[in-house]
Amino acid sequence: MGMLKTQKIRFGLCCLFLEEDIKFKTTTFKYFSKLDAQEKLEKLDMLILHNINSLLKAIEFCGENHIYSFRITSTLLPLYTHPECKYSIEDLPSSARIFSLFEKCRKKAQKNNVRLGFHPDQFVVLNSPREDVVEKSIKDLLYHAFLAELLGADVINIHGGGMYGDKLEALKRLRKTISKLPSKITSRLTLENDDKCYTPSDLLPVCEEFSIPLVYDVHHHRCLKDNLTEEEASEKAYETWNREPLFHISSPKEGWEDSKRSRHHDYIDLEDFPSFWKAMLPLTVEVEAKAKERAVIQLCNEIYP
DNA sequence: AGCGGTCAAGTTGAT
DNA sequence: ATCAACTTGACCGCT
Repeated sequence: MGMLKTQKIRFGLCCLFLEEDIKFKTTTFKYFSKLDAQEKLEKLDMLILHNINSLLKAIEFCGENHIYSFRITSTLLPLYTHPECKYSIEDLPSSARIFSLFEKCRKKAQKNNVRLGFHPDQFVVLNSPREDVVEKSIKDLLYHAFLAELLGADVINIHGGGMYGDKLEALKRLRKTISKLPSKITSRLTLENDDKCYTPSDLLPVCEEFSIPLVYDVHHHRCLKDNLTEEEASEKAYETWNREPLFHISSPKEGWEDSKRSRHHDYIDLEDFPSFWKAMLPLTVEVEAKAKERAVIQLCNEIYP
């Protein structure tokens, strides 16, 4: 006689904490360059040990607070992709301990049912006309794939890129670059509609062609509309997933009329949450809000009182 | 301890 | 022309 398990949306936290004392450290290349070889390795060792211990705490906190998805900061390994700062974890004094902590994080996330993902930053642009930019972007994605493999993360989410005055040409370049990516990347890569260039309608054909899931961001869709309603876009995005779909929610800081409406508010206004998502299960919804874990917990309590 | 200037990288749109 | 915004202020050096 099993109790019927009520299925709920999996709410996700992005990268940082507001009140909880869990922090991630980084450094700057300029400061780092001033150190000698020995100091460099010690500095990286210290930062990375700190960061992976923080990640472990983050996964524990999420599991204990019904936050079943966590986006990991891209600077978990500081300066790892900097062109003039090549290092491997194997070079570090604590490399064995670091690898064992990665494994610990992966197991803890699995045990606590915390889904892990990445959102590489704005410098990853697969459709730039500049070859060097595309090349660096692919290197950055390989770095994320390396981390994702170690941690058991199934999402590396990016935007379509820029338009360069010719959206169709830019989309062609996006297709061309994606077609050349290794499966290490494409097995986790997702595309997200943004607030300035690419709508769900623009990206869905690319997603379908390459079996790349679409992360539907309803806030961005409200900033940059296409021919699809929120329901239609949600359903079409949902169908691109071969695993649990992932959507984004956020509220505008200064209201929908403001020209700066794409800025994020501290919390999610329940009015902004598409209520029909509650029937689209299973589903992960990442909460993009300045109040971080407080905002996720508040939204979860409002949706499932 | 507190605070201001600075930080690798791309692209867009507001001012 | 400059600059904020983007998933996110954090860090260092000076007072």
